[in-house]
Amino acid sequence: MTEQGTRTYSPRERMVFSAAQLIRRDGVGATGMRDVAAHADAPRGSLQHYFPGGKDQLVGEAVTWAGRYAARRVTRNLAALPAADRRPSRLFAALISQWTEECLATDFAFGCPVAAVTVDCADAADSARTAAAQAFACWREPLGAALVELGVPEARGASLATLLVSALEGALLIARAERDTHALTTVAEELGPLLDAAALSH
Amino acid sequence: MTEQGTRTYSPRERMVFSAAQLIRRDGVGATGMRDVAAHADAPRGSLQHYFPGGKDQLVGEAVTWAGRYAARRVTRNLAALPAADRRPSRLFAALISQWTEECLATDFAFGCPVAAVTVDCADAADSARTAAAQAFACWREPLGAALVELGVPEARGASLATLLVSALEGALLIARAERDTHALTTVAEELGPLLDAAALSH
DNA sequence: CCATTATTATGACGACTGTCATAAGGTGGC
DNA sequence: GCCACCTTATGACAGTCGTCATAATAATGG
Repeated sequence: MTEQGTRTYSPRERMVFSAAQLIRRDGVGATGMRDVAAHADAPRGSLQHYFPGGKDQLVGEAVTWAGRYAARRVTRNLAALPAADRRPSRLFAALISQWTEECLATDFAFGCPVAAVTVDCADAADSARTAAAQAFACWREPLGAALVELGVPEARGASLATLLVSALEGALLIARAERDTHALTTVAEELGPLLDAAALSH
Repeated sequence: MTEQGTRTYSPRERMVFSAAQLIRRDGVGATGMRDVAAHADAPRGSLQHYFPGGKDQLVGEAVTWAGRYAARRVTRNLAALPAADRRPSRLFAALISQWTEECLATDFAFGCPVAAVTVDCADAADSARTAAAQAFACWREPLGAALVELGVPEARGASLATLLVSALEGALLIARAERDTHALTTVAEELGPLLDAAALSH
């Protein structure tokens, strides 16, 4: 979630990006509009110009962006899967390991922005929460499709995708609290056989 | 998390209890000290008296209380398991269904306080986060023991407990965002066979 | 060159927040 | 009575928040 292409981003894009970064680190409530502008090197006056809907709109766009980012991550990891490892367990392990590395690299400072918005729903009565729901859906859908492509029967693709997102999200939470990645690796190891068994019974 | 015994609780206990309630509904940042006192029908002046450590201390005690509550819930569900259903899948299903009912009863307003504290770590540099870590441990430990008692080999008890807490926590997150309990039921259904299979290979 | 629009700058507003200082009740022991 | 102690009451402090009003500047198209 740190790498971005070489092209320059507009201040508006940078603010959405920065909002997602700050939200997943500090939570929604603790992330101020002024902080977002400063982190994005964007003028403070642009906030009310690009986001007339206020903080709700900014948070909503940030979480939507995060959902699309997570979806891209799934398809990218699927495409990068070695031909010898085209099993669902390998895909999940790759996803988990990517989050694990991120945890270690940032000293467990970063969580998932979608989770942060879901938990910190004090503001934005509905708009932010529905955006979080769509982000989860946007994340789960390509994951289910990837599982099916790896041999999981179509009927179980969506269910297993829900399970994987749940386990990943929960393990990320535990890992952050304990400052230890063992929950992430444990989840990957325990769920791997289940996934491959589901794929074998084509 | 709503039922409490008949005995009267001291203002201090009520404030810890109320803090946990408000935190899991609104998040840490959005829960004000004044709100806690009002919700607990406790005098505002008692806050600085009982919690000289300030908000950090109150949040820490609230999440510790929540962890112990979750642990109690595990042992209680294990004890209440019908003799015919002494399988790990049944225990997990019972836990999931309890959270599901809570979601529906509160219109998805309540999440898990431990998750809220973990995500909203802006305040309380370490004390709150370590309290959250201990709460997770306090929750996972009796769950692992219960799995072992239901036939899971001792070596896998802890791992499976970590998986179950992760999946439950993540599914709770998704359910809250989507205002739909399908993630919870899906997780229970998908994980049930895995658990019973692990128990059969005594 | 002008007019129109898009963007940025700046300061202020009211409403919160956690925390503290200070002092007042309340209760039981002597 | 009086003292000590636990508890509560109350107001104020400095800070931050999201939002808005207003104006200056930059860019754009005629």
